Amino acid sequence: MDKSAAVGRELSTAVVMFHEAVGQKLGVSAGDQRALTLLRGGPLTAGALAKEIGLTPGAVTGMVDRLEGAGLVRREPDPNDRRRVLVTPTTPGHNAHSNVFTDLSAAMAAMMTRYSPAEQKIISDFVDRTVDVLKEQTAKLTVKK
Amino acid sequence: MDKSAAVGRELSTAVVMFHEAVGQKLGVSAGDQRALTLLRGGPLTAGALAKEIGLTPGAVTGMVDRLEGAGLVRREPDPNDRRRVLVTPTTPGHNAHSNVFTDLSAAMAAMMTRYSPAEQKIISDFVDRTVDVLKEQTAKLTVKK
DNA sequence: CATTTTACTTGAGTATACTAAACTATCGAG
DNA sequence: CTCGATAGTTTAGTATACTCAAGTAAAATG
Repeated sequence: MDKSAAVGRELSTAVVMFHEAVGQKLGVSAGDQRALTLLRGGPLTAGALAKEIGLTPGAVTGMVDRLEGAGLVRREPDPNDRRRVLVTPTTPGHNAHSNVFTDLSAAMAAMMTRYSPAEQKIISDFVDRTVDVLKEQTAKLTVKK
Repeated sequence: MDKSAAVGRELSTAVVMFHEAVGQKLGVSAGDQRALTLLRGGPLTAGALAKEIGLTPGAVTGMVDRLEGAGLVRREPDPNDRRRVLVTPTTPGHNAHSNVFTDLSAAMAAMMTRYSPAEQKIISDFVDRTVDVLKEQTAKLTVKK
């Protein structure tokens, strides 16, 4: 049965296309979006960001400049270490990037009302497992380089 | 309830990270991957590819050069019109890009065995609807520019 | 304190992928 | 068969985002 494979490809294509559209709309490159995604977990120092993304510190400075210029993040001093710069996403209310994803979330939530609580539980379980599989496969790719 | 939102973001992040890992592993840029994705539907002429991706013909020539160099596509003459070049993905057996997605599909299929046929039906339905939502949101973004 | 290390920025040089426009080959219409 | 239109390539110029190395400021070490 190859149906699940086809469906999976369709889903991943749709997700990637959505991200591309978001990036184009906001004038933010794919790489910059990756940084935004990481920052959704909370503020990071410029150095931590560099390590996560695999760029040199100099490149990160430029990237944060761009994101700051687009109003998507702020630079804030680290109160505990004045050498550091904390890169923090701007508040959701003023952050177009978050807003786009909020729209998506709303549409998804509306769609989910079609399902009974029991069905929603199955779906949620499935999504969790899918995320695990994707992370696993991603790890396999990055390690085996 | 914001659970579905968080779950959706996690899923989209996981998908995007996977694609990035694939690209890095194969030495193929995100844009080039988009072309590969389009070509999974079958061969396209260079011009059609240009229109789909929104690039100039010259840019597509370079892109196809790269993909051909990586062994992911072939240029073939169109028998009906010798001006045209059909860009065709190489056979799955020799196509590392497809293989990566095959691995993912296999893992997904294995994971799906956890669910009963009835549950699988619900999940499949959900994925279909999710794809629709994503396409809808993508369209909204690209139009409203 | 003086010295070394760490965090980030700056600036010069470079690689990549794009556009625009000229060029070649082929097709289709009159 | 000739002429304009179409498909793709080529070339020159450009924008972008990167690396590497030097520079500045602050913290940690001894």
